[in-house]
Amino acid sequence: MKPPSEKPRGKRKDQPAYPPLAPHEVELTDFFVRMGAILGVQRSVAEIYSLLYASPKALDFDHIQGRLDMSQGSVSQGLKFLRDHGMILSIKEKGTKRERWEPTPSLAASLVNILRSQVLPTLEKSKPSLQKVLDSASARSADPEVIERIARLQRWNSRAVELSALLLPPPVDE
Amino acid sequence: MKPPSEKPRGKRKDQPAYPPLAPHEVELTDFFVRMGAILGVQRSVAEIYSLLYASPKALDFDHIQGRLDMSQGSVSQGLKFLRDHGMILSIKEKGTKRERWEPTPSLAASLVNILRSQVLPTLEKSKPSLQKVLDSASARSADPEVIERIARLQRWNSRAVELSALLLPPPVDE
DNA sequence: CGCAATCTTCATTAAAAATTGAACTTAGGC
DNA sequence: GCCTAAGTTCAATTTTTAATGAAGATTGCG
Repeated sequence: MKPPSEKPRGKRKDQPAYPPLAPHEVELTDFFVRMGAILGVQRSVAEIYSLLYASPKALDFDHIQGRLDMSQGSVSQGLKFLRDHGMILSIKEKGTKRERWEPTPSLAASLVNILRSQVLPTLEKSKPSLQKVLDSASARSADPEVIERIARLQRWNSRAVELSALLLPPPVDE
Repeated sequence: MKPPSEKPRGKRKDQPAYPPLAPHEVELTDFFVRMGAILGVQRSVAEIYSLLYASPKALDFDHIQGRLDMSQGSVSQGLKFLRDHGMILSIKEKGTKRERWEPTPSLAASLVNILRSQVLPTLEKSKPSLQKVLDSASARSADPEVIERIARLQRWNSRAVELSALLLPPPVDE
């Protein structure tokens, strides 16, 4: 009964009306959202990436905000995440203040960046903890089977760190 | 100032008092919780697994509940998850009603099980969606670059499904 | 069978995570 | 150098996810 009077998110003045997502765009967004969930990437970030991915030309801040009907804060944070992980590039035409964004050519490289930032720190942080646990177990003369389990865990962790560092070399920029 | 009067979780009658986790147990739990977070496994599940992992003998329901000071519901659901993913085994001594639990020997196999159950379904579900998006793009004569991007996504997805199915073959049990 | 003891289910509650929006900072044009 | 458009930050709010616990189902033993 109520007319679908959507309340648009806080816009800047003089902003054009942006159309809502078309069905095929929604479907692609769902895909990116699902994949993002596996990687621990939040919905709004996946939505922004999807929009840029399906767009033939680079889009600016207001365009993204308008089409996704999303707050300024979320757009800003989302673009920051995507930038920080090398997933989007800024197209800066001279004579214009606004930045415009497009996905980086290599999605594979982008995924690697996300994995590195999420997984590697965790693995590395675990190294000293496991060492401590193992030392403590030895000191207490814990059950040999338990000691062996923890030692195995530690070897695993070390190898995972090495392997990840190999597979996910840090970027050379900066 | 307040005395540390812990309220123990709803226990069964006649339950012994279980001691809280020792520092080394807490440290190991933190490790499993962090690793679990990467894989999307909830805290309570990681806690239970950690406790079993560091225990020289199999533990029963009440023991787990008592030492972790956790609700019956969480213990039940946690054990279900661990069982369903082949991460723990039941030691059933005859002449006793209670089941007792210990970790399965292969943590590697357990991890594979988790990955299969979390990642593969998502990849598979995406196949038809991507096909639809691609068809739609072709039908609309969308920008060639965009069509190429989506086609690439689809090839990726297909290969990921094949690869995962290969690396993560379904278990033969049941 | 029947009756506990043991475990499961699921609606409710609590905790954690993501999003919003308004105040604030920064950067360019004039 | 000011002024304004553009973007950022973060406390407050909303949404999502996990944990609780009481009622219900199951199981095995007498």
